[in-house]
Amino acid sequence: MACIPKEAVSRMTRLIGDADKAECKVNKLRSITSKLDEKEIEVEAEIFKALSDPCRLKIVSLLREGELCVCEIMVGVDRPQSSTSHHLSILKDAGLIKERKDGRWSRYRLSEGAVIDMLNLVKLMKEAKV
Amino acid sequence: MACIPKEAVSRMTRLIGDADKAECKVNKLRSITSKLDEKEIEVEAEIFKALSDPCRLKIVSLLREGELCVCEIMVGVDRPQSSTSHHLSILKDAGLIKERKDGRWSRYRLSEGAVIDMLNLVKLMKEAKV
DNA sequence: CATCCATATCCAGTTATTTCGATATATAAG
DNA sequence: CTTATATATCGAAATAACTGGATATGGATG
Repeated sequence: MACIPKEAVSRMTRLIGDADKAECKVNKLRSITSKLDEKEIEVEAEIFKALSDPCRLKIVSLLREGELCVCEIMVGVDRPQSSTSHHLSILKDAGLIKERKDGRWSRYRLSEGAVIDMLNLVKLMKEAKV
Repeated sequence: MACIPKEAVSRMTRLIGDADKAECKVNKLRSITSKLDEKEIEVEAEIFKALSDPCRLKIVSLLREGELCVCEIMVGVDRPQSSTSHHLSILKDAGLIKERKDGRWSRYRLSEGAVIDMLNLVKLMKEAKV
């Protein structure tokens, strides 16, 4: 336990008024998060993190036009080579783009799976339907 | 210019073979990113960043069940109060959740706009359709 | 095999993020 | 108005991420 759950549970009892109902709610809340697959969540977080940088979002926009090699992407995002390469590797590690070696050139394209992954992630939020 | 574009452009000329075609491609690539709204991209990046943390993804899962107050979320994610509160403020700043003050309690829920925003962001990737 | 070149990787400096205890704020209740 | 309580904010330490120059790698070319 990372927090002091006793403290939080007593707050919940005050909030709800009834100790039994509070206990029940505690169990319910914990069952929600304990059912989540920790590994899965980390993969999802990694995908979102890959998209959490302006430069990388620009790269994704560029790749919507089709396959491009690093020197072309450098021009598009106006960044030095090492920086561009670094961002590409983050997108690749997250599975959002694919690399194809072509002689001394590396050509990158959006990965087909990326779209599906993103839609799956967002489906969760859509179902929440506030 | 952040990079040395002359270097990248000469690489592109070698890649493409024809100097005029390379020049044309440079212009095309630059027009793609220059058409992007810098502010808009930062907002998108902020939304993705808000979702790039396992604890915050758990909070989103919890809130799919409906409105919860901080002490309940603490229990759900098993984190101390200050940490939970901090993550909630990041999600709130990104517009993904809404806060409602209720006496000394703060109740949080998923924001309706969040789903739409996420779908818009993902639409871009979907259109890429590799 | 020597050289050139495109890209990846390394490294160091800087900045941002996470974490959690301590404190501040604000509401409620006595 | 004093106390208790729920949450936000602060502060400082630890960790992670970004940046860009320098170097390594590996393919191409002569």
